[in-house]
Amino acid sequence: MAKKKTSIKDIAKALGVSITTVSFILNGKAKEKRISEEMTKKVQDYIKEIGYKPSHLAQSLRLGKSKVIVFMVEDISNQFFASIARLIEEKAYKNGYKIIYCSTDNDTSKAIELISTFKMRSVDGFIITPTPGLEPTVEELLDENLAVVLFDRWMPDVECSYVVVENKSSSFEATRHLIEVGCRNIGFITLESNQTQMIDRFNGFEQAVRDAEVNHEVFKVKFHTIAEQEASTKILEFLESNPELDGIFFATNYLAFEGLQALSKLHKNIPHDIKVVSFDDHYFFSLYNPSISAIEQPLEEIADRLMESILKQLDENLVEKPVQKLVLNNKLHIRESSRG
Amino acid sequence: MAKKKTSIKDIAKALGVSITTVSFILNGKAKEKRISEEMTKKVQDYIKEIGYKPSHLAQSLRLGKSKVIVFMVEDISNQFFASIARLIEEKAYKNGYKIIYCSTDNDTSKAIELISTFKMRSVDGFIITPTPGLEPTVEELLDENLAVVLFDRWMPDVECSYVVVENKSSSFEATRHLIEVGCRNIGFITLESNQTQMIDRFNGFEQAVRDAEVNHEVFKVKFHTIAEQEASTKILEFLESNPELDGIFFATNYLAFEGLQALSKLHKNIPHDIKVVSFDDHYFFSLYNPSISAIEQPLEEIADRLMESILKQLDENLVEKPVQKLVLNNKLHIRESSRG
DNA sequence: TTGAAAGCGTTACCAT
DNA sequence: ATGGTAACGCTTTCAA
Repeated sequence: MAKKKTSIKDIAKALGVSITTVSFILNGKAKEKRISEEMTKKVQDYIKEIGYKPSHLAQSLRLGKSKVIVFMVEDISNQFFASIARLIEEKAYKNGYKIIYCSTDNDTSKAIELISTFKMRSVDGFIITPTPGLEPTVEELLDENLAVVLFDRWMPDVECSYVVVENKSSSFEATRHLIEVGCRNIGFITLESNQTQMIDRFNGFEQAVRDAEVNHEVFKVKFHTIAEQEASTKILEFLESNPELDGIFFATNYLAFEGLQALSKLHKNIPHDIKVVSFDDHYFFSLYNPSISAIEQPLEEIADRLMESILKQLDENLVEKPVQKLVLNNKLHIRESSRG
Repeated sequence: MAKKKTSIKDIAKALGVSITTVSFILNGKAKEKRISEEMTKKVQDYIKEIGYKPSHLAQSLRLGKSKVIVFMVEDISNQFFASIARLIEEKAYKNGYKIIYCSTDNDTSKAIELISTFKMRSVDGFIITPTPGLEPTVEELLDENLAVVLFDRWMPDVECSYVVVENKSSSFEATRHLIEVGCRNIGFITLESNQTQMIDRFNGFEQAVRDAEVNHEVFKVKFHTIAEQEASTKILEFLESNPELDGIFFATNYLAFEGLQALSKLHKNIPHDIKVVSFDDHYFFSLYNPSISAIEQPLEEIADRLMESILKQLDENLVEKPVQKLVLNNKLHIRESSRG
């Protein structure tokens, strides 16, 4: 039925005033432009009466900014990313921004394509978990003066804002913990990845085992979604063929889920036979029996800083876009799975 | 540096042709408009050379459609919604649509406000898990000829497309299952909610216990996020004060998580002391020890049908927007938690 | 204190 | 076969 999109023009006509006047009032510039009280009131009342909403599209076109931020992650269904999504949504909407999400599956060509299609939508900013090799594309974004902030991992060679966590020292701490509770043959299960977050987690682990001169075994699986069974099988095989392991450090929580399943199949008793710690805490780790020790990333703070950084870059008053590089601290939760 | 936003006008000027010509070629109407091969090629080459991308904003303004679909759910960080998000994203992007998400927290005024701000962005469609009392707002959307499809729950009084699951019969089946494995005092833990999905789940449960003349106890907790501790405490109290229960049916998976924690605190042995089934399967249910029986919703099919319905409504060739009402089947997974 | 008009980047009708 | 131009809905400068 109602196909009528009332525009500012209709309002002007209906009230017998000019478009300009309406626009000024709409934008709260009535005072500034010294428009009479009665005029202001008349227009405002009418606007409220017919429930007029200005077209954001037209505004965007005119002003060159769309008030849209892209949230580009590895996989939006991953609990970590979904949680961040929820938190940044809150702050974005509060500041008049909307969020478009997309998942890259850590596939660079997909990421490049996505970014390209977003550019033609004139989005204002990007929050990105970069895929390997995305450097040139991010630099391009920066050159075009768009707001961008990376998270979870960063790019050593690109001068771009980021919010990451202390991967290395947390890994070190967790590994030390395993050693302290008596582990002497520690396995590290991680992803085949050259990205900063994984490298750092590995380095932290390695330094701890090296320092303590403890045996260790590293196992890398290909990037995969939790739905794919292949990785689970591989982990099972690894665990099976390394029966001497008395401690395991999982580099991500879904690797831990897969590993726990494998350990259960092998009838390993946690923590008696083998102790377990995982990177990236999860609701289920406290629920699991035994509860699983894990390194918790400060989700809320990550989200806060991410939006803070983006909003600061989007702030028109600031001439120079500030490059903020933040490394946040994690918290190791020691639970039953690694009790001595 | 590069602040130049090349427009169609620049291209026309650079090539010494008219804007119209460029536009036609851009839109693949070269043939139709009988533009010469060489002209077409010249323009296309130039476009490729400078890497020109048309402004989607301007196109949207002109064409009155933004190619954006809103995905409005209760909480995007909830695994169920996050998974659907991932699946619809795939299909949306493939069809040239982007997805903006937002969470309502099941708060109607928040939902109304969100919808209102989206309207001024001229989004094309809405995929919504409606909050209670959202009927008038949804009807308004429909009146304005926007594409909308509800999911997870629906509105009996509104003639709107939806994709939901068979809540009642699945609940019935799961409850029957508990009875068959010997439960005679069954608890039903659900949310205080008048929405269709919860009502149906309750009805299925009730019919099963009534039919079999089995004792039962219903407990309702307020809507909450999993982070809030209050509900957990309440569930613990309920379980504690009803020691005779030998079976529990949780109406959602996060209620089950909270309940499992409570049962663990009470040192109840599952399935020996009490058997457990939950609505809405979760990766963690198979991982838990004992594994938890659960009703799995067909996520992929839900997502497929949702997009199918939206895209059909968005199809310009179809004059009448078809109203599709779909009820999909679930699958009960019987696991250790309810073995006889 | 208010209004006219240019312009944001497109599309598509109507000319030529 | 190609080009001119109005219109989409808005903001903002300049003029009155």
